[in-house]
Amino acid sequence: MNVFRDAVAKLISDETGIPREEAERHISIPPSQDLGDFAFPCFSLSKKLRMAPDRIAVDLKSKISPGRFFEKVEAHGPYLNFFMNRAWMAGKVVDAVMVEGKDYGSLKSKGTVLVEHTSINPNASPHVGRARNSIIGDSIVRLLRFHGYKVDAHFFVNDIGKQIALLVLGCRGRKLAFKDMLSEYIRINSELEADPGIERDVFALLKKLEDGDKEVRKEFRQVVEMCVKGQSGILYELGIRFDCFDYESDYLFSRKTGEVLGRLESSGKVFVDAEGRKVLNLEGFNLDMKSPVLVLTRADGTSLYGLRDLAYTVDKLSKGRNIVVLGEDHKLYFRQLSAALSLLGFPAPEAVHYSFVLLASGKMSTRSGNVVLLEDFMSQALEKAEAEIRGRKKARFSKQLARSIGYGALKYHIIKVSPEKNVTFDWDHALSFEGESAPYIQYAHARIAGIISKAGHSKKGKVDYSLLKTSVEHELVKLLADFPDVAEKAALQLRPHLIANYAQSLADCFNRFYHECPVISDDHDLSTARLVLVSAARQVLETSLNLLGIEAVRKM
RNA sequence: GGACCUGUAGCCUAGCCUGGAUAAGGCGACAGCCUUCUAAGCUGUAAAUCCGGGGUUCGAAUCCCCGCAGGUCCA
Repeated sequence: MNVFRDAVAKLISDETGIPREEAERHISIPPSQDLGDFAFPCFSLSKKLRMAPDRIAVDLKSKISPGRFFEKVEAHGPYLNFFMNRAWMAGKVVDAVMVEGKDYGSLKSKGTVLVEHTSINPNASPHVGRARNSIIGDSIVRLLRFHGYKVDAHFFVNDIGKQIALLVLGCRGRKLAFKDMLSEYIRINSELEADPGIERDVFALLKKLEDGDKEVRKEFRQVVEMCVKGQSGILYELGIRFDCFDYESDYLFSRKTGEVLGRLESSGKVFVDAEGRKVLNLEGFNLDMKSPVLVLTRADGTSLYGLRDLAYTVDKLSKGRNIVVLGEDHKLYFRQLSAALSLLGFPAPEAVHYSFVLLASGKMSTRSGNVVLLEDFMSQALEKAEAEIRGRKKARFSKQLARSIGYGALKYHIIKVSPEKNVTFDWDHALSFEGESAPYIQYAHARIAGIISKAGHSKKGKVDYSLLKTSVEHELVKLLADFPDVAEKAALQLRPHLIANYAQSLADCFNRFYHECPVISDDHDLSTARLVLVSAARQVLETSLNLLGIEAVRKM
């Protein structure tokens, strides 16, 4: 809720008698600031009042007299345009940012949220498509923490599926490290393709595992641990951390899967299909599948992913609010899971789905080796960042600075587009440090930091906001005023790309300001006013970047 | 065959939920701006059948219906 918008809505509501919410809904932003800060289009009133919208606008204008918070109202065709009192607005907004600091825009909510993201199979080095999950998930974690929630980030480790069994089989009798896993994974999969007989060995191995064979369990754990360590190490380097790694096998061995299966069976919806598998009947859930079921076990009695995930999700849900980040390929599966959960008396978690990252050469697939590895993307980004930093005068190279910039660019590239959109990965775009990129935003932040440190920390005395007269200064104020709305919406809709877009426009606005308005000057009062304004902008840029998991650097 | 998502200048995207004034950015192209707070920047120019067709509405990129194309799923 934007207080300024709200004030305008109240005014219109008082004057016309339409409900405040309705007025609020209609209020728009004029295409150019010269036309005002807010507008009320009068079309909707024209039927009720039996008057042309232009006349209504003129009429309303004559009835409304300027007040403390706006300077003038103008009728512009069918629009009633409001011009805010710039000094008053600037004071309100900038003071709020300076007083609240890092918390400016936070809802200061209470509560606990469990976010599960990434949860990739523990097999090999992740590719950039998978990284989309991690980056979106991590940003959601940050966003919710910012708003005051206690958030636990969880990673569900699929340590018991067919793919991992295949990998265990491939690793047998050899000393392999994490870096060897990708080629091993590709090798064993192509071997399987050539000799489908291997599948029998895989299932036999899984059966042994589920029956509790100690040796086999140890064997699995060794491979899984190595992979989880390798994968989480890469994500850790990127600044993506988890609070919990939850192992599928724990749910199996603690008999929780058995418990859930039992509860489902007592609902009378479980039957044994023609292949001898236990299957959950999901008719009546509108699932748009040929046979609406969720397969729970194999014919040999071993569990399938759906059953283990169900046990896991029940466990998660008992801890409170749940969010899970999933690829678009899991959309239907997630609806199946939700249906099964409702049979168990649980609400579905909130799901965030994202589409795949494609390559010009086609789809990414670990199994076929057609991938861009996250690791490679990271090292390319670091290399480029290092080269850029070394070519500059102001910045001194450090590994940390290169990380901030390189990884920032990487994350921003992925998070800035809406999750439902497919993206085609290409190196030139991905490694761009100009335009719509993290370095662009970081650069704006660094410039402000430079100004602040050059000006010294003297922000003494009262600030005369009426000195901020230029159009771009007013724009900057309005953008800062928007931040709480953006941060709220991004959290409510679980859409971090809104923050990315916002940060870009704030940086953009600041850069225009920077070229137009010198902050440090002989005019002490103007200097002070501008200094507070840019300090507020710096704070909001930093907050925005942090919400995306990107560092706000002070020199670059 | 069915379901969901996407289609906006040469290229990448925002806007779509909540309809409103000349459709907003970035890359690329072209023309400019560094003895003044960081040129990873700024200013300007050219560039768009908002996938196509219907409909609803005073008004549609935005809502509804029918197509087309791409992605995903229907063990």
